[in-house]
Amino acid sequence: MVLNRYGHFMARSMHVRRPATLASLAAELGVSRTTVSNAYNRPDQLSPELRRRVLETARRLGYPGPDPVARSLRTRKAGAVGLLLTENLSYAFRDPAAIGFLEGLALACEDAGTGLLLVPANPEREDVAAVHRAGVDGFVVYSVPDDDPHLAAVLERPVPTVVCDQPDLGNVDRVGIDDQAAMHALAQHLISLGHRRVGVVCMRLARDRNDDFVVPERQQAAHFHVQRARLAGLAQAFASVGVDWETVPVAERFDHTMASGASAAAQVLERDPQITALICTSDILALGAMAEVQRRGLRVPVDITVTGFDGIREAEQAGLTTVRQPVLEKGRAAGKLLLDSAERTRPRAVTLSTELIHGTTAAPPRGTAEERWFGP
Amino acid sequence: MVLNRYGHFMARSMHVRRPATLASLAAELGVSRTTVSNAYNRPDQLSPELRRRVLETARRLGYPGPDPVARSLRTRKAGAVGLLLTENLSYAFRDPAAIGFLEGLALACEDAGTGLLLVPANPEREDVAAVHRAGVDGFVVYSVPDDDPHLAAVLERPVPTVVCDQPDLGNVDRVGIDDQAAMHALAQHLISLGHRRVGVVCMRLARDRNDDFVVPERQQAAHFHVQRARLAGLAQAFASVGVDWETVPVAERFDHTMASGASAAAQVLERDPQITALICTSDILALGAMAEVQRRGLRVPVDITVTGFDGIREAEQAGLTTVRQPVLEKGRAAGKLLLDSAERTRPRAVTLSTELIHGTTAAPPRGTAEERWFGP
DNA sequence: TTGAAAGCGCTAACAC
DNA sequence: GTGTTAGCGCTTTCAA
Repeated sequence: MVLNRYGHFMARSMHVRRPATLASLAAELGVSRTTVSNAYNRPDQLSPELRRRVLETARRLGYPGPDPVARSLRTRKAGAVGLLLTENLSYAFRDPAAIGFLEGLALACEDAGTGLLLVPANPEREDVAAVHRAGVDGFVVYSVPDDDPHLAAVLERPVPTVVCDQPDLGNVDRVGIDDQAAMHALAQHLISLGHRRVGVVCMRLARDRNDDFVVPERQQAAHFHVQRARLAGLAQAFASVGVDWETVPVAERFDHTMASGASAAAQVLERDPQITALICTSDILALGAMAEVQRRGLRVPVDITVTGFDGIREAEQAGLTTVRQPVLEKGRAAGKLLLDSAERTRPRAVTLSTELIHGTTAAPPRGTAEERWFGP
Repeated sequence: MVLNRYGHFMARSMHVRRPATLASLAAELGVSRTTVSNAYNRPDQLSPELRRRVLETARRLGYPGPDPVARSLRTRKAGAVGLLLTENLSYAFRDPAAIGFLEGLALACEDAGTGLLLVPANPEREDVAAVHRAGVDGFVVYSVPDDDPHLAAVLERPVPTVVCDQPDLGNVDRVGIDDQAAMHALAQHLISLGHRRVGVVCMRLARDRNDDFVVPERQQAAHFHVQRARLAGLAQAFASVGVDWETVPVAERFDHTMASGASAAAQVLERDPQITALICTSDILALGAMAEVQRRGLRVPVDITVTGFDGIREAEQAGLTTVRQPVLEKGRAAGKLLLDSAERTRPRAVTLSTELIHGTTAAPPRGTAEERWFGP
């Protein structure tokens, strides 16, 4: 053990602890700090011979090159963008849609040679320190509730920000899809198949846990823009064919898992066993709902129609009727937007298109007029 | 448009551009910088009343709180760990095993309130600048070849490092599994089933692309520790029952995809149609191999045995006989190791255990003695 | 081609 | 409870 210059113990056997700095190296070489700096950052600014000497002495002294943090302070560039997620950081690696988004964002960062910092913004705690601590040149905010304190903290930071799946927040760029229109189209499809009596399973609408039915006020006041918009699309479509939306059972689940989808489906089916379609606001929930429906001996789509939203691979494999949204493109667009936020003067918005996927889980309800005329 | 103090144009309509600093705020208030700093970092060090005044003035001046980079420089803490991957950053989000690792690592970071910086270390370029630029308190290195220049650059940085799936690198912590023993156990299983004539499909062994058979020297010189160890486990097991390993076809693929697994399987089967088992060094490759085998009209496991490695969910669903390794635990262990690398003085190594999964894709070869006695 | 000077914005001793 | 002093390690005009 030896003492470093701060008087702390340091272990010889571990990594050398930054013994040298650019200044000490300059002193050792008898040149100015500028010269050493140039040796690393502007090779053309000094003779090859001198540069060689600098680099060699650096190696000898164990100088690891300019300190990135000091450099960042000086240049006012961190070389990284921060990603703020609504969920626990680790959740992002469990949700296929989030993974796709991350992949796209990572692609954009990679192209720009920029790092991607996952900010540990635990939504349980109100502690936004992590946002304040993040040394980044900008933020991407992925699907957080509009009243999230972390989001507020990000918006206070003097760096460009791109929000994803958010309503217009004023001064920031955003990228997303038209959730309301997409869900409206899906609803129209079901309506044209003959469905009028339906049930809905949705993701969490706010930061508080409500694993239960949703009253209309809660639907409209939902803090998750995406969920609010999708429900609005449904409500609008069904209301336009005379369905009283207030009577439609909408079950909310806080956790975004197949198990949640299953339990919500059960809850809806118990409230109204007569429904002919179960509309879920995500594929994960829909896959869980399908499992539950089948567990009850109902056949999909003969006895009941089940639909999802997102278009994840698992849904495709299951033949789910759903809306596909370009999650990877969303991530990439967010990254691109952020990374060339150079000269713009006013916020931009990118809206990506979606596609209605006609799977095998939607069919006309049993006992439609058609069936009654022509037989089941 | 207005001019900021650097004389650059800035857009009024976009985010405010750091007009205030801690110092300017202090000046405005007529207090010292320490006091302002304390208002943010040590609330107990000043009167509530003064603190309130400070914070309020901050809001009024649009001061976003202490600059994270400057703080990092001063405190010598970045509040983030860097992750170095062998692949394109985005690849990490496509490989289930890598995703599991990331999830575990993210969990550990979250627990510690630390950020996770994905370093854009494109393996194509030799450019290690991204490693130099990363403002982090430590690195986790996930499965890179032992001659990767990025790895070398990381090891030169004066911060603690944890390597994953690497041989002993000297002064750094590491976490991994016993790939050789695990593969040896799988091989023993196949041997006990009666397999003697086998083919192998493996992932890339070095940084150069070799989508072809592997000569023994290349196997032993493989720069990817994991692949080298797995092949060694196989070679050892089969050699011990008299199989001449040099005659065993081993097909290597650079890209880690199902398509690669399929094409490698085809290559092996063409070289030696008599093999009774196709051993793959990853589940992804094995799933591709199964597809190819079935495409050729061979039944698994009746006509041919196929095995994988990793134990990803998709493999489980396919009933693959494989080795399950705790990828999430690996990530978490790496994070933990790094984050409490406080007082240790010599490198630690964590070896996690694996489990042989007896799926439905391995069976005795057709025409074993047993079958000849009792009928197929 | 090289060097001197001037900070980047902040925190931590220590003194008052 | 508050202020003074002294850097953290670097880059960047500008001048020699």
